[in-house]
Amino acid sequence: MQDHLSQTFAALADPTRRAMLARLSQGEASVSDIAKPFLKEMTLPAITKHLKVLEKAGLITKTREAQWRPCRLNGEALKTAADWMEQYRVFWEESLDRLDAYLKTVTAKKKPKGKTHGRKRKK
Amino acid sequence: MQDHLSQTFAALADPTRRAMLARLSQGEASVSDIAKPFLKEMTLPAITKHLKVLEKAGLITKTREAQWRPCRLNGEALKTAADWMEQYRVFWEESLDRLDAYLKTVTAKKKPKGKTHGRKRKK
DNA sequence: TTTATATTTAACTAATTGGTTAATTAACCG
DNA sequence: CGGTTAATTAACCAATTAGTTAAATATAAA
Repeated sequence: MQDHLSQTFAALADPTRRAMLARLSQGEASVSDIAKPFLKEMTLPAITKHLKVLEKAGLITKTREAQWRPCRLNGEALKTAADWMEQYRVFWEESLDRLDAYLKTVTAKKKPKGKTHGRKRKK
Repeated sequence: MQDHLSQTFAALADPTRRAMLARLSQGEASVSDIAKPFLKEMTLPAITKHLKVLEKAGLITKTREAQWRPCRLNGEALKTAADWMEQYRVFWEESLDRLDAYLKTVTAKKKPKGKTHGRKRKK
């Protein structure tokens, strides 16, 4: 995986991993704590791998406590992703203006669909 | 790809596709318009595929205009992802509190690292 | 030292992804 | 019609991903 942002989004593109983050948002948990809800669906090595993906993306940190590996959520990494999204906020908040504009073009053109209406020539 | 949110994050986990969204944030563009900056790095069919990924994730919509396929950004899909992130905002905004708490535990335990300190037994 | 618990690593596999080239479809233009 | 531009589809391939089972490592406890 090339850049950091791609790595973060890729890590988030899996429901198991998002559920793990949700669990960690309630507080620190060991690998087996985190694993418990998923052990009907997958084995422990699969869990380890998911956690590794989250760790490499910087979304969690793993420490050592005897034979346990307590994991914690790391908000910072999520912030980078959130910051990227922020630039598009206007595109989902403008919905009313956009709908308005759209309706205007529709009623204006009426779009008969089989006609030549010579738009957008070459450049 | 299972759920919608995973599909959206997966679509965002690629710098080419994010660049395409950036381009579309400046306004509608045809496939070849969008392709232009990438044609040194990849071929047109690759572009088509990337656009298909974005389209399936609902991030863009493609229409028909003569032999062109104008694409537009669809803010809605980004909103679902942004809404998901929103629940974690507290984890990157609390940084000061968290640092404070962390420093407190560090100074309290002093952590000599070779010692038995019998924490976290079974349950 | 043996045993038990927690977690990881290794080796393998099936499915998906991101790209390619070559051929095909769609729509316009002279 | 025949040619040109725009875009997609098909067939293929290499790399990555998400899972598996079996073996290994780390730490504590008896």
